[in-house]
Order: sequence, then structure tokens, then C-alpha cells
Amino acid sequence: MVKEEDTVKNRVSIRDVAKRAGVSIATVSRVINRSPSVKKKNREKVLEAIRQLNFVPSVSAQRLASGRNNVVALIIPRYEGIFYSFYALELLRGIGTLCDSLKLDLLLHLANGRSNFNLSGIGAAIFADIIGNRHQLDFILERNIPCVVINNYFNEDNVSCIAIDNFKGAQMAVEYLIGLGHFKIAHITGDLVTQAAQQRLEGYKSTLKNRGLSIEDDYIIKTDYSRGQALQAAEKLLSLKYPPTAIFVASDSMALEVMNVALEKGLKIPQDLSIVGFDDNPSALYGKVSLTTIKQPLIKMAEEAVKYVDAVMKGKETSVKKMVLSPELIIRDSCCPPKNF
Amino acid sequence: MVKEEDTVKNRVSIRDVAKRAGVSIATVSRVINRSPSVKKKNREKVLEAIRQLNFVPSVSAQRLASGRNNVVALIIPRYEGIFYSFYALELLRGIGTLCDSLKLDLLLHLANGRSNFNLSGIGAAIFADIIGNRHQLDFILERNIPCVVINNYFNEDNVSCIAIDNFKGAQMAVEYLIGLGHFKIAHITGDLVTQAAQQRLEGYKSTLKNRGLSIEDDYIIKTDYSRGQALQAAEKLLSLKYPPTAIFVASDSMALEVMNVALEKGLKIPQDLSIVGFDDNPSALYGKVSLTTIKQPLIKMAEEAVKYVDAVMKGKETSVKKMVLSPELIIRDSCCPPKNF
DNA sequence: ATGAAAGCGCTAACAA
DNA sequence: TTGTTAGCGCTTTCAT
Repeated sequence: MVKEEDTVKNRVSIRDVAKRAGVSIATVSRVINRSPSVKKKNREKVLEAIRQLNFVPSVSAQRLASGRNNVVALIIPRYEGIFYSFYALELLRGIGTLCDSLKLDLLLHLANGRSNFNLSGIGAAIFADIIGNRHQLDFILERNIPCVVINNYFNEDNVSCIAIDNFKGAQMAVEYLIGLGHFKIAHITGDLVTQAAQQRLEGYKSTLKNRGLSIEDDYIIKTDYSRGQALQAAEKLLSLKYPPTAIFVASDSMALEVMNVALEKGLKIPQDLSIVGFDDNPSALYGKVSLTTIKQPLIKMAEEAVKYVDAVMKGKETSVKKMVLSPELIIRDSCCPPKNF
Repeated sequence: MVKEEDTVKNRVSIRDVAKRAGVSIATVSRVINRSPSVKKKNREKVLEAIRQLNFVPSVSAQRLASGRNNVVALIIPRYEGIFYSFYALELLRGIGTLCDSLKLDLLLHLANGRSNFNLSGIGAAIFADIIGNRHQLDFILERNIPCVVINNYFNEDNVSCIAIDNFKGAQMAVEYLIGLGHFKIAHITGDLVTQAAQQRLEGYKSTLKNRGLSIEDDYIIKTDYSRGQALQAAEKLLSLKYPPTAIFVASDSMALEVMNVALEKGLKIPQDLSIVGFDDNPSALYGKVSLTTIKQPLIKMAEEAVKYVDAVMKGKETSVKKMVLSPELIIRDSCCPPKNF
């Protein structure tokens, strides 16, 4: 039988420290919580005792007693197209890094709509997107847990969100292509279960319409954001009787795939085909032709999200916030005027 | 003003439920914990009360009282070469998914060696690798917290680990190339702060030596696993006076970069240059030439890791485990005998 | 500046 | 099968 002292649990408690330091547990607690009202002498004794006993406070007890809680749950929908995207990773990295420095615990949930995970012990929630899991958001909202949704704009005035203006981003891309003289402009969409992909499609359509260009069904190909589908989409578009002279692609990683297909077919980029991506994924720089794209400030979104929920948890912020950040057109080498222009 | 009951904390406690259901709190606790010894009638009353009051048990209180805790911390070193790698992502996805279905809370730490995060409230830890953060592992070990290290083999007999045989993987790759007739074989390494990259390098060298081939310093280029450095490495190798006829690359994403560089220089793959990658990254299928590679069973490693710590937490497993999984050679189209062979 | 003591919300003997 | 009760380890008044 293993001795009980050897088990997972901490055997040393605040009481042991107090005894050893010759003070009350309240004083130890004050030292732990950096209260200024502890005599230097005592603080040192306590610190020394903590060191000697190798004491680590129990998080559960602290949370239970204080009613506070520094756990931030990040919920990422379990869709491959989302999880593997540059978007999700960059968000994850930004959020993870900031949580680390703010000493927040980051609880990660790769959830599908049916996941019924334990959202009860958390202090705040960040949704990387909402895809078929609206009820999880509702659960959080009902309980008044600080929360923010990224990448979805909500009109409901009780939900905070941070989105970028995807409509405008698409508009910028298409306007740019039109400005170069293109009128046969195709669009490869992302997964339309995401609001972002929907809005990019809307932006594309609306811009064509506003500029008096017709919207061809053949020129719109829907995908799930995967490289595989991007490849198929590119092949379909380029073997059309009247292939487009420019393609606006809903993500950089798909745009890279399109570029490969075009190159393989012997087309020159950008002379024979202009391509605009979306994301500003650094790997778009390593392509054969560096990619013109729409940049989204992902790290900034991540940071804003964490800062917001942190402020709410700390009571420094009480209002619902709706942030819409602007995308930016990054012009590189994958676009030029069409031939015979 | 918002009523106080509406704040973040749960106001309804087990006591309220007990009162409403007309039973004791112990019975409520039993219902929560699915104890079979509750009369159906009572269970239903309790369940109904829970529903009506919208009661959610406090995780902190449960943990404090029971001394148990289902939090699994995943520590991923904050190195771009690691975090962005197919390796880390696949691991993250595997671990995240399994935690979700086992109802384990996944705490994510993107840590650098200096991060001094809160590892005290956790039930188990999984290290995605150890890079300059050995002391964090020691912290866990000292406290007898169930733990496993992935991708590093430890001789110390108190640490569980799951690794793949990188040496053998490298050997398989190089043997295969030699078997095809190559003798000018270069190696682009991963980041040598990782044991995996070191072992692959060792495997490469050792195989050459065993087969009586010389080890050329010019043929070994060290990188940090990034695509950018892979690109430079490829350029360096291919502009050598006696360029290699085959390159063994420590990751698929780098191998793809190498392929691009070669193609751009007008080389034919595999006729002019054979390439073997490492990972079995699905994106290696979409390249211009599908990549021959060494497959590592990442999802399996992830699952084994979670299953292991889960079993230890539940007391079903008590021994330290050392698992070494075998990699596998996946032959596709990026290799053939060298010219003039 | 410090200590005593009352919980925080729950689990787990133990008793009934 | 159910209830009573003593903690779990800490925070936080309230005195002193």
C-alpha cells in the first residue's frame, strides 16, 4: 500500500505553514495574497516556511473560499476546416500567450455541437466561432459568465463580439481586381456554415452588382476551407469554357492551392490569372508568387478578447462590447491587369 | 442595476436543491454523482428541482471536498517551430478530442522555460515536448502528479514517456534511398533543441556510416523546422558544386518547401532529386509530386497519452510506462533511382 | 499588524 | 435507502 502522504494531493496545508512560521493561518493567507499589511519580519518567516515545506496553495480551496476564478475557456468548434486553419491557430497562439502572461488558466474545448462539457467552473469564455453550438453560448449567457465571441457579429445586445468586417474585406479584394480591369472574377468561398465565409461571399456579390457586373453561378464555388476542395475548385474554374481572369479566394491556404493548380496548367501568375487571398498567412510569402491578400488582425483580435474578459472578470469592465476591426489589402505579386486589357 | 443573484457566481447551492426536493443534501449529492442507492422517486424529485433552479454544482467545491480533480494540463513549448508544426497540432487535436469525450478538462499552457504557471490545481500533465522547461516537469514529478512526456524518451525510471523511434525512422528513410542507388544523400534537420530532431540526425549519420558512405558536413543543414529556413537550406544544397541526388528532410512541411525550390530551379522530381519527408502530413499529398515520407502515429500517441494519465488518475494504472511506437515508411512519388545509375 | 472563527459548496464516513 | 455531520484548504470579516 502506498503511504497516503505520497498521493497526488498536497498534504501540506496553510496550517502547517502557519505552525512552522509561528503565525496564524490568516497571516499566511495574507502573504500568499500579497497583502501589504504584514510585517516584513513575518512575511519572511512565512516565505521561508513555504519554501521549506514546499507548500503550494490549493487552487480549488482558493476559488471556493474567494468565489473568484481565473479560468478562461476557449471553445473551438471541432471542424477540421476551422481547427486547422491559420485563423484558429493564430487565435490560439495569441490567446494562449496572453493568458500565460496574465496568469489566467486557459481551458481548451474542441467542441462539437453536442459536446456537453463542464462549463460550470469557469470564469469566462471565449468562442473562436459559433458553428452549430449556439446553445453552449446560451448556457454561458444565462449564467452571466463573462464572454466574448470572435469572428461572428451578433446583433443581440447582450453578447459581446469581436469580428472583422468580412464584407468590406471582400469588397476591397474585388474592387481592387475590378480596378485592375478584371470583370471575369470568380470566388472560391470558405465553409458557409461560418458567418465569415458568408459575409465574404456577400461582399463579393454585392461589389460585382454595384459595379454593374453580372454574378455567374459558375464563378462561385463553395468549399469547406480545405486545400483539397480548393484544388478541385480551381480545376473546375480553370476548365470552364470562359475561365475567370481573376479569383478571389476565401483563405490564403486555399489560394496557394489555386496557384499551384494554375501553375501546373502552365498558366502564368499574375499575367494569366490574378489571385487574391484572405488571411495574410505568412506561408503565402513562400509561394512561387507572393500572394496579394486581405489581412485580418488575428493576434489583435485574440488579445482584445482576452483583455476584455479579463477586465470583466476583474470588474473593471461591465458593458457589452461589439468590436469590428478592419481588414487591410496587402498588395504583393499575384495580381495584374488581365491580358488584352 | 442588476440584482446580485444575477452575478457570475452560482447562487443556488446543493442546499437549495435539497430543500426544494424535500430531501437531504446528501441525497442530492448522490444524485449528482449517480449513486445507484437513491430511490427512483427521490432521484426524480431532485432532478426536477435541479432543473427548476437551474442548479450547477461548483467544480471547486467538488474538487476540494473529494480531493479529486479531472484537469489535464497540456504543456506545449512556446517555440514557433513546434507550435505551428503538424506535430503539435495533430497532438492537440487528438488530445483535445479525447479529453472532450472522457469529460476531462484540458488546460493548455503555451509555455516558455520561464513561465511559472499554475500547475498546482491539476490532476495530470502531458508534455508535448521538453524544450528548456525541464524544471516544469520536475515540479510535476516532485508532487507525484500523474504525467507523461510525449516525443522524448527518458531513461530515468520515474518518468513515463511516449516517443516514436526517430532513429529508426531516419534509418528507414536513408536505407530506402541507398537501396534506390543514392549515395549523395543530404539531410535537412529539424530544430536540434528537440530530441526528435537529434535522433533523426543520428539515424541519418549512423546509417550512412554503416553502409560505408561518408558523412559530408555540407550535406547536413540545420534548421528550426520553419519553412523559411527549409527554403534557404534547399537553395544552399542545390547550389553546391556536387549537389545531393537525394534529401532526407526532417518534416513534411519543410520537404514541401524543398520540393518547390527544386522545381523552380527546373529540376524534375524525382528524376533529378529524390526527397523523403517526415510526419505524413496530409498536405504532402497536394504537392506537385506526392511525397514519400516517414509516418508517425500522432493521433495514437495523443490518445495513448490521455488514456494513460486518465488511468493513473483513476487509480487503474500505477506503473511508469515507456512506450516507443514505430514509424512507418510511406512510399509515394518523390523518390526514384538517381540518374546514370 | 494580527488572530479567531465563520463560512465557501460539496463529499464521504457513519449512523439510522 | 437516507440523513447527519465533519471536514476539504482557503479567504475574509471582525476584533483586538
